[in-house]
Amino acid sequence: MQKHRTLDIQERLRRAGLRATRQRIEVLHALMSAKSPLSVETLTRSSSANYDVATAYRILDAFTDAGLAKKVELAQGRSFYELEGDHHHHAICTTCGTISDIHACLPKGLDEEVRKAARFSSIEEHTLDFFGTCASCAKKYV
Amino acid sequence: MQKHRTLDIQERLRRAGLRATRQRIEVLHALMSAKSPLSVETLTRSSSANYDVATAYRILDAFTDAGLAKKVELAQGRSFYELEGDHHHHAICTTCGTISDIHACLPKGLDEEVRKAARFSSIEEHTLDFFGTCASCAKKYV
DNA sequence: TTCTATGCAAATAGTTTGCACTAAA
DNA sequence: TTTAGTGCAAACTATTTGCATAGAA
Repeated sequence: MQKHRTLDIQERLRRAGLRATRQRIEVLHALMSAKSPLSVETLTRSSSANYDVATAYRILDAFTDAGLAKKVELAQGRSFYELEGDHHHHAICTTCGTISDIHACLPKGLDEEVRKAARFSSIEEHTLDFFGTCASCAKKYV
Repeated sequence: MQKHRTLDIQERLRRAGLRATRQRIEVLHALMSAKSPLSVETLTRSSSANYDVATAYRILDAFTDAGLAKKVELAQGRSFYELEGDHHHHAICTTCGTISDIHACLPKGLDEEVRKAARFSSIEEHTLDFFGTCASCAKKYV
């Protein structure tokens, strides 16, 4: 269960220039253990989590500024967060809401093509999300 | 200014199975005239618009159900809407928030590739958004 | 005339903020 | 000891809902 050692996490926080508080360690541990983006609700409602929602938002903001985490905009009116660093995309089941990480790639050069088309000075990143029905929902509702 | 005739809009509403009220005509006209997704705020604050926000939300919901419009999730805590029908993507300036429609395409077959990777039963759609700095913002902040 | 859509106000839900207190460094 | 982080409660903002009335068909 304890996939990531607390000492490593503390180290990671300090290297990011952040104080290693119990709450931050919990949040970072949760993000590191997650296989897909986590909502603030999921984060704070977890049995092991023991901190205020306001704290969660402040921590996630700090993580985002420090380049540790990243906000994912998928469902309206609810923010999800994931670790920063490993570029990937998402597949969202429109029935149950499950999000899966996808490691498919966009063709090189598309960013540049878009930059020209939009007359942008630069393109820093892109998001690519797929919406459909996951296997288990397809089984349930035939 | 009056790019789309009211009669045509009424007709379009009725064909979608919706009553043609003044408010719906206004909303549909605005969406048809827009070159990029509109926020509810933009829609209701427009000088010509004259209807309640609650009405705007109900209309946009009805339009979405009827397949006339589509909600776009780009910025957290604020919904944008655009006409349904013409598949495209967006380039968002992270400085000024301007959204441009982009008609670049994803390689065929990517949906299917992703469907397999995610073990989904089907992929109905995808969103692809690019974030960067638009030309005019790049000029301003050198 | 009938039934749906709208306006207004009140209710929600997610997120943010002020402030006194706790804890990391 | 100093300074930043946290909890709690109150404040906000976007969105939704209830209900009486207006208006489309």
